[in-house]
Amino acid sequence: MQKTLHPDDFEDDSHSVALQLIGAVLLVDGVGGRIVETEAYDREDPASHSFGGPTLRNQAMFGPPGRAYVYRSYGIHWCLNFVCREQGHGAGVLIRAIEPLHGIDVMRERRGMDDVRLLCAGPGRVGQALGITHDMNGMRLDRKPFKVVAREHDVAIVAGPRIGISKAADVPWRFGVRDSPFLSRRF
DNA sequence: CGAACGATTAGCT
DNA sequence: GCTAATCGTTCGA
Repeated sequence: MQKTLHPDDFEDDSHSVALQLIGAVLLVDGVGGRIVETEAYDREDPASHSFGGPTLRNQAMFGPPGRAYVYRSYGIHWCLNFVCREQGHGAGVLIRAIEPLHGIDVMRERRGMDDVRLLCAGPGRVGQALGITHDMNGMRLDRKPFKVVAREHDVAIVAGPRIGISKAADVPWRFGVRDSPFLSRRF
């Protein structure tokens, strides 16, 4: 029995949501797979875009939960977050890696490579493989083009420090499926 | 208005 | 392991 996640399912804090999302299936226009790596960000978190309050870029993080927050990374990549916690809080979960399951040929085309392990192993790669664009910023995750299906089976989850940040680099707010070959890095 | 800086990746050593 | 690529956001003058 599949359960499609609803905005109500994103009202918890970002750490709980990040944990819940491991093993969930994410599809964008039918293309995607199983989420194997996430990171939590929060308003009181110096490494978060929402630290310091709302700005033009991060406004989606301060909107209602269960929406997408899409931002441009290093002027090159589009990265996808799920907004969570109560409206106005500025919390979100970064989708860092996916195990490709559906539309693999489409992802290969978009990424310009064949190796399935590298199609979605990293936030920028996920954005490119799933065709994430800035106009998806703020869109509901329970409506087209998105589909998020809750985890159906237990998985072994590991936690560790987040990647690529300089502030609050010590807290273990990165989560992943233990020993998955599709992680952006091993834990 | 100018300048520094990324929640990254690919490619080369 | 190291670094260039590349540009929007943010912050200080």
